[in-house]
Amino acid sequence: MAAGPDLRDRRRTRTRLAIQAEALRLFAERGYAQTTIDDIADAAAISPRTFFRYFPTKEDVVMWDEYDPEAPALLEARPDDEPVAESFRAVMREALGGLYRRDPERLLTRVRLMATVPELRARFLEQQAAGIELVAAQIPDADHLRVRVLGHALVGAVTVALDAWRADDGRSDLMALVDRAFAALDDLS
Amino acid sequence: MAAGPDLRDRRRTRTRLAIQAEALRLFAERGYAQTTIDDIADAAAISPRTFFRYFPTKEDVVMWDEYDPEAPALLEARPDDEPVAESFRAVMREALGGLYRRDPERLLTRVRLMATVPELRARFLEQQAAGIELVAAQIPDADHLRVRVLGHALVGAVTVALDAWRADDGRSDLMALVDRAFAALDDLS
Amino acid sequence: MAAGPDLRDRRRTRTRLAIQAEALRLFAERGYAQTTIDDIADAAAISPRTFFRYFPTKEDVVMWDEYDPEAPALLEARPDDEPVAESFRAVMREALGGLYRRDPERLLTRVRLMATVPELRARFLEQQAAGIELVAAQIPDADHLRVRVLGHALVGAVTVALDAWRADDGRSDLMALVDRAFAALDDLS
Amino acid sequence: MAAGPDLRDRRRTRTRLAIQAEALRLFAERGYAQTTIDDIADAAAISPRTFFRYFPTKEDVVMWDEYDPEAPALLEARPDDEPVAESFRAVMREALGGLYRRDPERLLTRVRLMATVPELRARFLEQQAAGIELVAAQIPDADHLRVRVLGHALVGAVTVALDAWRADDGRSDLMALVDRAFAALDDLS
DNA sequence: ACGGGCGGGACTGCCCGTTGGT
DNA sequence: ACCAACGGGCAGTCCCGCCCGT
Repeated sequence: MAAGPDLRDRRRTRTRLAIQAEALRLFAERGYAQTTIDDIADAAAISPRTFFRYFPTKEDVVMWDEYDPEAPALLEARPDDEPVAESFRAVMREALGGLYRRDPERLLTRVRLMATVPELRARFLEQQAAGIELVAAQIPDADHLRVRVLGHALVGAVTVALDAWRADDGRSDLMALVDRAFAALDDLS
Repeated sequence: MAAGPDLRDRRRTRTRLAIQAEALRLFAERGYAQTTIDDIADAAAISPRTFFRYFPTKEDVVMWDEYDPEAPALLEARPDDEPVAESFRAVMREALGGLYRRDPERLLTRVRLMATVPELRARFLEQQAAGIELVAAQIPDADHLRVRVLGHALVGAVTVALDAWRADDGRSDLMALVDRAFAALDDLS
Repeated sequence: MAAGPDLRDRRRTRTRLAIQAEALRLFAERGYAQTTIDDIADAAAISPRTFFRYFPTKEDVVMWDEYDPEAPALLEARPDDEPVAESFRAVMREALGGLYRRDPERLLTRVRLMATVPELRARFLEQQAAGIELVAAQIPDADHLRVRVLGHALVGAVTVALDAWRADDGRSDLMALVDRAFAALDDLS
Repeated sequence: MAAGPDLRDRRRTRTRLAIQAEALRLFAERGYAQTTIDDIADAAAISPRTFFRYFPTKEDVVMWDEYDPEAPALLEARPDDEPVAESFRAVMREALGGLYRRDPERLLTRVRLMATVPELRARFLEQQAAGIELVAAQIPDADHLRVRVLGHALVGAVTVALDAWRADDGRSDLMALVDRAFAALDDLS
């Protein structure tokens, strides 16, 4: 077929976004647990079977965002001589900032769900932890223990910032909160 | 009444321990996903329905330990003038140390499961985060953001220590690893 | 014990009324299916097990009313030479009228539930049918088929009246509706 | 596509019939309550999960018959100038007659269950009532109260006839009983 | 790539029987 | 006798996997 792989991917992304939009709407309206996959499929005019082709689980429809897979690339783009902690902070600011600027409402809805629904909160933290491993793996012959402790502290700061933003119903500036949280890390002792 | 609430509670705890023992055995033998609730119920000689009276979900049979509810009491027992971070470290050392000394094998099995099975890993992290909130709530008029960032960093350290211990198949000394992780935090900057 | 059977019965009736009151309140607030027996027991400050001592099933808490067992007595009290249909209408007017005057709100709530929740609607109709059998059994050497057809027509009329009353949110006069429904039966052909 | 919707429907109907046959056999052998869904699924060589795809509840396996959805069509087919009561009687005779001729044994088993098992009796009456509403809805600008009273009387007559037929163990002629019951209605006054 | 059919496992709610305590 | 807690059994729902046909 003529359609290149990029084009196909783009199409898939569009569909995913459409499904996610319907799902988030329903979740906000009547709650996560009260919304079944069938409901979502109906709203998105697809078959339940197809839902699972785009999202492996119900949870993933909340977790997923379209810039997720770009994080590793962002990390590689940082100068080699930058301290690890610095690269890390920069990447997180970029990724989060992108989502924030593009559609703060959607981000807030997702963050709300991740804060409220236990399974989603759990998945969120798990994803954060996975990010740490990803980074730790890229730093050869380092004190693994040290790098990971650092990583946890950093993603922990982001988590705290997101929670504060959500508790405020998204009225405050997310990026400012992130910066304040990072700063708190510096004078931890 | 003759059967005080303590007595009843103790009985329930014994039953819970018995069910957990069978479940952990089966999980180790054939894997978490490959073991059904019915299998566990059979092995523990109870009805599947009764399983859910003791553990709300299949995950909880791994998460639960009998000293879980004691953590808040431990925290209260610390001297008032001790710095938060210090109390925190002490409590975690005590709680973990208790489980470690009492039954290192069981702890290792549980940690292994929590590291391997995604849903359990997620639950583990979620539980850690809940602990932070619990602590943060006990510290009035503080910079909430700061306290939470600190909390995340501390439990992150414990997580890293447990991971290292497990990666080593429990051969190294868990408490030493915890101390090293805490130390790494101190010269984070 | 000194307490005569009447006294005990009275006590049981009071308890039943108290439980029913809490249950109806909860049903109205959050719906029948969304209210569990445990919820009702909590609200009524009894154990779930005790609930079942007073009401055999969850449905019965809606079905029951305190004058239920008096219907046969009312029927016996009618003059012997009165036509069956006439006795029947009189008894139904008396029984319904009693409930209506004593607590129209409660009656409306119950009727609403019986109209809305399929299982309750079914139970309601079943109860009606049981009434017919009760009557039919009291009329010896009659054409059973005829008596029963008559009975169904009569209770059908009451059902229709109750439905109309409920559809009107209890604003119209129930007894007038009952009379209109009975009248409709007379010129059925 | 090759498999038209009709074809699929037909297939589903065949499966439903097969499941129902096994279920009715088991119910007759050992009783309704004593037969579990698992028993039925085993007998029909399907999974319990699949049972619920064909029948929403255990009760429905008794209630359902393959000509159920055709009733509205039958009603529409009656001449417009026919009196309501007459159309009604004709449709009921047709529908019941069809089931009766096609498989009187099955009908008898079902009727027996509906008469004996309270939940099924209740469902039966509920279904009758739903039929009335369906008819009442088709008759515009009529005295709704009147139409419904009439409807109840008519379906009541059918109920009585079915009961008599069953009490007789299906030896008498069902259609004759139905006619007698309808006749009883005519000289009700 | 989409849809449908089917299976399986987790989990919940109703309801009942039993035991043990007042 | 009354009642509370405990345990068991079954119906029913939802998520999610697999296979097949288009």
